[in-house]
Amino acid sequence: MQKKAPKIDPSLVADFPLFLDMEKEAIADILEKGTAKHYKKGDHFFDQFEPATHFFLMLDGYLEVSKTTEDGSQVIMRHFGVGELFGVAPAIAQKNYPATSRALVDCVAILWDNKFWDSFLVEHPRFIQNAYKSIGERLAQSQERIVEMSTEQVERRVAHAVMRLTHQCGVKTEQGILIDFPVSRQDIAEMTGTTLHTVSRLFSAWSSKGLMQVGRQKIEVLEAHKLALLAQGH
Amino acid sequence: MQKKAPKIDPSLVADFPLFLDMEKEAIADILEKGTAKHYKKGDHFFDQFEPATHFFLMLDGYLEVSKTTEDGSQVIMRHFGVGELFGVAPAIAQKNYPATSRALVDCVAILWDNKFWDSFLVEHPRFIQNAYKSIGERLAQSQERIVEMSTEQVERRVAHAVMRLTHQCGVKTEQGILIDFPVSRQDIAEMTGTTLHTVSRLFSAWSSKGLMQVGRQKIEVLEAHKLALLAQGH
DNA sequence: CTGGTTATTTGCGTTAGATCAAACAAACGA
DNA sequence: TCGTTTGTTTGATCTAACGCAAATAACCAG
Repeated sequence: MQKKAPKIDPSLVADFPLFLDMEKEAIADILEKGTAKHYKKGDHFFDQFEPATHFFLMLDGYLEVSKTTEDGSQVIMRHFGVGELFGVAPAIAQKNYPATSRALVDCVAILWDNKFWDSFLVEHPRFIQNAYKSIGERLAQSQERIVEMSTEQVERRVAHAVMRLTHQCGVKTEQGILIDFPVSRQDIAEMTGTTLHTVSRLFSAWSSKGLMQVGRQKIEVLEAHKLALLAQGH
Repeated sequence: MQKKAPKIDPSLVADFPLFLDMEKEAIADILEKGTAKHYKKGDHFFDQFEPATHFFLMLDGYLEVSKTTEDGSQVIMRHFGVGELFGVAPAIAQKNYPATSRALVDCVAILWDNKFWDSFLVEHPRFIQNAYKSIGERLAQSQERIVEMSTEQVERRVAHAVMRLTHQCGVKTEQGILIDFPVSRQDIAEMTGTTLHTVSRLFSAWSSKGLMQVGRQKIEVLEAHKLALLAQGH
């Protein structure tokens, strides 16, 4: 399922916001204490309710974090890409992982035993500070999403979700911006609290307006600014 | 609008989870660096978008934190009561307050200049650790609410909201549990992403079933158990 | 006490979006 | 290559909940 990857060169990660304003030696020390691993597409980094033992940094690839309810419906909480810290249970004193995280493509991640959180707090406070900054942004984004779910109707929510995907996980092509991993209509539905049918209808409408180009598990945004207008409710 | 309150006795706050496992002297030191203030019902502790200058601890009373959208709709994010830290922008490296907080009754709160966050980090790491634990719980609750908004229909969401209020802000009476501050149907609507009309209809139905007793800006839950079943979808 | 303001209730028509159903299309494995 | 699986589209209902409207009820200020 996973195999050890070679030692990570600090210079490869030094420009991550997570390592902002840190010395190369400090970065090297942090990296040495973690373990780099490969994950195949579909592998789980961790599962909901499982005791939290490690925290992770994505070096290559994309993952989704999702929660499953008692009655079996899934909600995709967010996506993570290169340079992002995830599974940070110790940062917020959580004993168990609150969600499941799954590799969307083949990935490389570095993981640390939880105990290093507290030791980094002392030895590399700047690292912890940078980490909390990104955790804070996530909290703010969660609250934004609550507002969105409470006040906006489906079309705007879906437009927002697609826009977020293009920003976080998009790659430029000749024609527009392509989401860098397979996304189904069902996935979009689970990100926005609607059904795959409604998403499909919206995508059909949008692509016939030339706003985007869709395929099987493929989304390519052609006119991002028009999508942004939709997301703002026009 | 606000006036200084007398010095706070450490023993009054020593049993707050925030001060768990801390020495009396340490608590006294922290308290000394803050300023206690009275807030009248309706006063704002801080406003959305305003530069964040202080963080707060509620000593007496209740407040609500809400966000307003561009098109003017309000969403109540959460309520805080005695012993809870709020407005913790520096903890998560936020320059501005992401929401507005308003006193629901006359309150007493202690506030600290942001700069003390970093100094407490060094001088009283246990305090900061306790604080992050509660921030982590809030993040988890936010995510739970996203799941709720994505998958549950209105009746369950409203039942959940009322239950949360009884747990966080309820006082026992002879007949049941009373929410300890004025709550309108509109408020419940803003907590659940629905309209005051729908809330009113639900409350009518529930109180005619003897589940609760409602009045003008008053909610008293009589059969919490049955409400919990509704919240779980029965 | 009285008039005005604010909160609540309830009925009724409308609709966004879910649900149900069926056909279609792309990928995949044997 | 063909059959199966998985994802997508689109049409046809159906309904939860909204929006509107109007009546009532509680509170407040002068």
